[in-house]
Amino acid sequence: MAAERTIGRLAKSVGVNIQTVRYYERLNLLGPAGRKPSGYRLYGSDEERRLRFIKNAQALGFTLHEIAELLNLRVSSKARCGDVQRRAEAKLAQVNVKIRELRTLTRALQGLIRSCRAGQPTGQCPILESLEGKERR
Amino acid sequence: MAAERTIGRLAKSVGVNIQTVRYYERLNLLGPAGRKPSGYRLYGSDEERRLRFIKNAQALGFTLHEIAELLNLRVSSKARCGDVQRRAEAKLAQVNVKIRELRTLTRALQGLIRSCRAGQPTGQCPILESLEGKERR
DNA sequence: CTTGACTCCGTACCATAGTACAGGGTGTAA
DNA sequence: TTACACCCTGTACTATGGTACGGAGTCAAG
Repeated sequence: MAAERTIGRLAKSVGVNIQTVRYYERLNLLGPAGRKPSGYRLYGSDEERRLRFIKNAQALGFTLHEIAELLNLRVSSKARCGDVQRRAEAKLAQVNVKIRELRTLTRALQGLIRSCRAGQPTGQCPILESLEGKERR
Repeated sequence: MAAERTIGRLAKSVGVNIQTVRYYERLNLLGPAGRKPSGYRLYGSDEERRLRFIKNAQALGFTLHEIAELLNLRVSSKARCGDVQRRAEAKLAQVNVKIRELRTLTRALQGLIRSCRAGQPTGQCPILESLEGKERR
C-alpha cells in the first residue's frame, strides 16, 4: 500500500549508508517489509519510521543493543510505557555519571595547564611530570 | 641498574594485564629496557614510570595515539612545555564539547520522561513516538 | 538491446583498546 | 628431577558501529 522503495532510496531519505541498513538487518533491528521476485529488499513507511527511530535513539546515547530492547518493548503487548520510562531514566543516570566524570577530567586538565611554565623544555614540563604519577595530588 | 623485573611483575605493580603491556609494545608505546638471554622482557623504573604515564593520560581522556604524541614530545629536544600545554588545552576543549553534547542529551531525555504517561501501553508511549521523529521539537 | 545504475550475498576490513589461546621454552623450589 | 609458575610468539577473538569490495544478477531509459 504505502509506496515501497528499495534499500538505496530508503537509505538516502534517512541519510544513512546502504551497508548500514543491511548491518541493522543483521542485528535484527530492521528488516524489509518484503522482497521483489528478484530478491530486492522493499521498505515501506513503517520501516522508514523504524530507521529514524534507531538514528534518533542513537543520538540520545542509546547503543544499538539498547535500541533493540526499546523496539522489542513496543512489540510486546505486556510492556507499558513505564518500562520505557524506566529505561530512559536509567540512561539519564548513565549520562549524568558520564558528565560528572568529564567534569573531574576538566578540572584536572585545567590544573595541569595552570601549572605549566610554557617556555620550559619538556624535560621539566609539569604536565608530563604529573602524568608520571610521582607526586599526584 | 635499577631492579629490573619481568613483564608479569611490571604488569602487576601498575595494575594492568600482561597482554596489555605487550599490546602497548606493538603500538611502540612501551618497550622493555632489555631482554634476558632466554628472551624474557626486562623492565626498569623508567618503563614503570612510562607505563603509569600511559594509564594516567588515558584517565585524562587521551587516546593511545595522543599519548604516543605526548611521549614523543618529551623525547624531542626541540619540543617545549608550551607544545604540551597546547595539547592539553585542545583536549580540554574536546572534553568541554562532549560535556555540552551530553547536557543537551540530558535535557532531551528529561523532556521525554516528563511527557510519559506511565500507565499507557507502549502503543501510545510518547517517548517511543517522539523517537520516530514524527513531531520532534 | 545495450548501458549504467542499482541490488544481491558473502566476506573482509576500519578504528579502539584490549583479551584469550595454543604450543612451546624457562626458572625455581622442593 | 619433577612440578608448577612464568614467559615467549603468533594468531584469533571480543565489543561497537559501521564501511568496502568482489562478482553476479536486475532494472529502466534511450
